[in-house]
Amino acid sequence: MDMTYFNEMEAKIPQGKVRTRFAPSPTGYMHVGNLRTALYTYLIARKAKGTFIFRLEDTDQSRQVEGATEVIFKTLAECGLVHDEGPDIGGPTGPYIQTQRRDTYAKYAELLVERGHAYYCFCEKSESDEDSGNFQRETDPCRNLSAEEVSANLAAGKPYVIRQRIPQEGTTTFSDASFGDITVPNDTLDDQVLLKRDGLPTYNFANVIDDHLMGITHVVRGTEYLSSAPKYNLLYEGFGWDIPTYVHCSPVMRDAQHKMSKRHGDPSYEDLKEQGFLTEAIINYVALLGWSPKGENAEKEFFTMEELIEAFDISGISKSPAIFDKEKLAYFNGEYIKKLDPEKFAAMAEPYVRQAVKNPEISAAALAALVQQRTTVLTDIPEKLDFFDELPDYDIELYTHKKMKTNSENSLEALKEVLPALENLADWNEQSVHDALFGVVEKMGVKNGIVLWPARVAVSGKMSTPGGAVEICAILGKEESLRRIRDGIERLSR
RNA sequence: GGCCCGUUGGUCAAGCGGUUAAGACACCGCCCUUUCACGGCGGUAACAUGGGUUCGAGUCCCGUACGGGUCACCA
Repeated sequence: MDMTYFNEMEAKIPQGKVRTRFAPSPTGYMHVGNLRTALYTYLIARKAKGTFIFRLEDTDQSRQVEGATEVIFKTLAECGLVHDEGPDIGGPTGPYIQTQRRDTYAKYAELLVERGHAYYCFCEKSESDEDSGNFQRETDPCRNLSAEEVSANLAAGKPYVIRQRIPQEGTTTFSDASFGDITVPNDTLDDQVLLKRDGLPTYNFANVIDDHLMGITHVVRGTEYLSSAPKYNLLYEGFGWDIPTYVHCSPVMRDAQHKMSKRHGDPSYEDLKEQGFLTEAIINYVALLGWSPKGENAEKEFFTMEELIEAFDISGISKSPAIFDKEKLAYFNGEYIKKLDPEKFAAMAEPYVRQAVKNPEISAAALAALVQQRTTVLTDIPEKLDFFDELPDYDIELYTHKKMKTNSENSLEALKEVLPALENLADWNEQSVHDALFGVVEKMGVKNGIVLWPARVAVSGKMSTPGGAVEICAILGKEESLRRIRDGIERLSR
């Protein structure tokens, strides 16, 4: 066999650097598990000052999903998981789309046949799925075809697949960075198809070829591939190649027995964004879902991407599945929002603020300031502010508050004092309103709540609001505030 | 069913032969407070199970149970 092609391919493989790859198939969306895998893959590369590669695994022609690739790219970009090589930017080991590497796989499959670790199989493809699962290598007529028979079949143009020739006896051991050594009996492995009838490789084969030719040093993937890993080893050994480090990650679960899935409506990255979660919070939460930092970072909760790169270590990856907990994500989100620069938050919150408050007289920034410390997800914002545009039709029961020691009688009294105090204000701002209201408190010689609770209820018509009477009045403006207080007095007087 | 993997509070998890078994979310209580939040303090709550090994086991070994993965010309 002429080896020049293979020698040329081998010569292109970068040496001596950590190289990892994220290799999705364009069949779905970026669910949280995918995102986590991509993140870990990225972190391993960056931590080692290595290279992060994007490869598209599109060998299943029947399962392509329109637009899936774009969603994946967009998600990675937004999350800051920028790749150094990939279909969009090229690189030394391209192409990075598997359907564009078709010839390579076929050549390597033939090489493996030549080396005795694979064989042509001319068996008819079974129509029913049940049958295709029943392949028995002991009885497969093609496994031991003579070279002459193979050539004859090939010459006759008989369709074929190429299958891996797995030893019938003995065991195979492979090593995983988080699961350790795993040994399996060879007779439980099957002669998997390497090259399909359509000439395209199967996932398992394409992976091995590409990972090798792209110089991948750490293969990060889900545990659903754990049981095919021994076959990978046999493939690497068959070619005489170095075996990369495997890092298998347990799945992100929806509940104790189900993986997150689109089918069950579990959120993708984009869905989470839509639900009001911040990218940084999502990344931070996802990083900690199935991985925990060690050493000085052991109790650290909040990580920037840079800090993650610094702290990440394969040994901290958990072996057991982790259930996705949106409540905890919400906690992270809230913390990120609280720490946000107020201007940044105002910009981010504006669309949500404006969903509830259309009145252009009211400053969106002021409202944003009111809710920033009380927001966990952006989508909570509108319902917190809905009373600004219009006073809800509330029940005077709201004026009765046990802890504040208020009831409809003393509330009415208080409001009757509040009204003139505010009417007389020349300047209308937080400070002046504050002074006026506390002036009433002093004048009446009561506890703050006796005045401030009814005032807040009157101007908001709600049981609870972001901010108190002072903040709300300041934003509402004099005219509207007074109108609402008169309205309150009227309600209480009926 | 065969093979493989996993199992610490409701959830995420630390722990890698000797600990009062961390921490976080959630939950509960108290404090702060003009509401709700925020913040502070405190609390409830866990080593699946049975055998070994050992002076000593959440940590090591074996079995069992439960859960998951895989056994495709899908990835």
